[in-house]
Amino acid sequence: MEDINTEELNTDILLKKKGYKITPARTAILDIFIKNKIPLTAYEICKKLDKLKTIGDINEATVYRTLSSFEKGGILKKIDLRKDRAYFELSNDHHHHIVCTNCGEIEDFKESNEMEIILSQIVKKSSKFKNIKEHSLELFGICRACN
Amino acid sequence: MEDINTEELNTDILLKKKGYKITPARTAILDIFIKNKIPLTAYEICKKLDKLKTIGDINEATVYRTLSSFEKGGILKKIDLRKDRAYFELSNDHHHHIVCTNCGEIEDFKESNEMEIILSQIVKKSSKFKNIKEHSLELFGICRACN
DNA sequence: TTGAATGCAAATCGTTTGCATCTCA
DNA sequence: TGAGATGCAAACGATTTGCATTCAA
Repeated sequence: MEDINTEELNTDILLKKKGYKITPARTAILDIFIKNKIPLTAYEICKKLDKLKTIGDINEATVYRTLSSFEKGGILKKIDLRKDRAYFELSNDHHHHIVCTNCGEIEDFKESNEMEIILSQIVKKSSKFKNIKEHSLELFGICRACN
Repeated sequence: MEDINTEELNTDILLKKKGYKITPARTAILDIFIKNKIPLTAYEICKKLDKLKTIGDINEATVYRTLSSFEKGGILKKIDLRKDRAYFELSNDHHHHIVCTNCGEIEDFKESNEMEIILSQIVKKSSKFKNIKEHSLELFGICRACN
């Protein structure tokens, strides 16, 4: 999968690069992810789209379709934060999350280099897999503010 | 949380120990988890219950309520395997999973000891959390059989 | 021009809930 | 006996889908 550098690319160039038709919905949704560096749900995207005066209403179904299409195209990553909805974030910056099970606060963290070694050891011991493509790693606890 | 040794305990003793009323539904559901050492969905539990001649029909709502109650009581753990349903397994044996994104095959693995060190380093760097309670770690790839 | 993208409304599906009834302790 | 457990059906809520219309290329 090609590298995505969302810092330098604008939305339309990125979309074109990935082979997407450029539409107002796609541009706006991608833009939201680039500007908000936090995991977002379909619902949150909808709310943010509603507030944008620069764009007409975008249907919820379109948001879902776009998120899923972006995920398939490798632009977004779906993550499970043990909440009732699916969260998405840009897939360019590999990191994981610590989630407060009380208030929902989310903090990012970078994986240490040893993690790669640990994962490769796990796979080496596996009988059914000879390699892996992805992994989830999310931490859960009560944040300082809630404690 | 108290240790659960499902190898030595029978279902009713375990239930009593945890303060649950002993009912046919609870006994049967817990028994299924003890006998099937794999993650199971509510739907799969229902199917297995249907096949049991030793017990009358148990309603789907009861299964959901029981799973959620067992989770709250620390008997079961809910896990996310990036499928459309929630999976549950006994919480006594700490391990994680490698999931084939093609056929759904699941392999367990034990976490290495270094993982604990890595996690504590992550928390040490955190500004919002001073400790964590749980973490998810699931690996995803294509298994040998699908490759 | 044309296949893909969108809007709208209805459908889907896992899960939850209200309420009457039953059952374990 | 009484609080908690269950069955049943309806509700719920996130997500998906069919279809007619619109639009980017």
